[in-house]
Amino acid sequence: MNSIGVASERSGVGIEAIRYYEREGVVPAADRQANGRRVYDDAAITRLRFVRRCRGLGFSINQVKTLLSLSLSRKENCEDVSRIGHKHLDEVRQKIIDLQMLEGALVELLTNCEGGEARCPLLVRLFED
Amino acid sequence: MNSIGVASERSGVGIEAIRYYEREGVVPAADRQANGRRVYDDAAITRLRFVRRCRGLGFSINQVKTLLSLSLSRKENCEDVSRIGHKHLDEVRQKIIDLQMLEGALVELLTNCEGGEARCPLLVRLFED
DNA sequence: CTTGATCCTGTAGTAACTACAGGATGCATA
DNA sequence: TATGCATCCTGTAGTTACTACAGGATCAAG
Repeated sequence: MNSIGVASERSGVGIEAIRYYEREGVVPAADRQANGRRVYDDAAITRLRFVRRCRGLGFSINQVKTLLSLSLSRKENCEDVSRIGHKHLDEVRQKIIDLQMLEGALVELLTNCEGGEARCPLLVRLFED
Repeated sequence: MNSIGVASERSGVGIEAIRYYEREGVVPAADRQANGRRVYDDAAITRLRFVRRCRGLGFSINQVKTLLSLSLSRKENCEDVSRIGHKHLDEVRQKIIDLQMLEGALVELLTNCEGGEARCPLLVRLFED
């Protein structure tokens, strides 16, 4: 079992952010030792890492909550899971497309740049109509 | 030339966010008509769209500023552009990897779910050590 | 038994918007 | 030409998602 400091280090989520996620119900409240200190097992740390990754990919806290709840749903609300899951899948795929365009543009920029060319492709051109 | 309302609609950036980006120097101040109203050309709208996409991909306002400035740099600071560009390229590629993992997990979740299986793969397992 | 690191709660500050309020201006329509 | 409704302006206040203390308890090494 890990202290909040170790959980922070291993998940990449700041200590204060971990406590914030607990307050906001993004993750379940951590168990406490007799002295009142929080303890985290590997699953809890993985969950924190999941939250961090999702936030870094531009999902809101509410979306992360939804994603976390998706796999906890039971058979009964499978239709809901399907509908919500597909919506998020669409969004994930659009983000991948956007990132791949950005990747391509950055590669071109760096190739030109390192080839000694003064003219750089404008990144903003990326998202023309 | 477009009004701020049209620019908002075409870029997907809210009117108040557009004015906020101007105040913060994320985008250059828009030209004004004689009556004081802002006007936006296609390039300005594309730039706003670029900001929105990047923000949606989890980049901070400062990172977006940096990305916008990358292609405006001159030959002299090509080394800087290269260094900064590579750092961002790494981050873009990591985000793509994360999103592809999330995509795969969502597809699996939905396949099981729609196949009538009660057991759903845990999305949080995604980011185990 | 001290001392420095780590934890606790609680509050205040910051980043990036978002939502008014109050007033001017534009533009279609009677 | 009048009117009325949409859109714009500036400015301030509120929200989300943290981040940074303050002040105090607790742990663990020496």
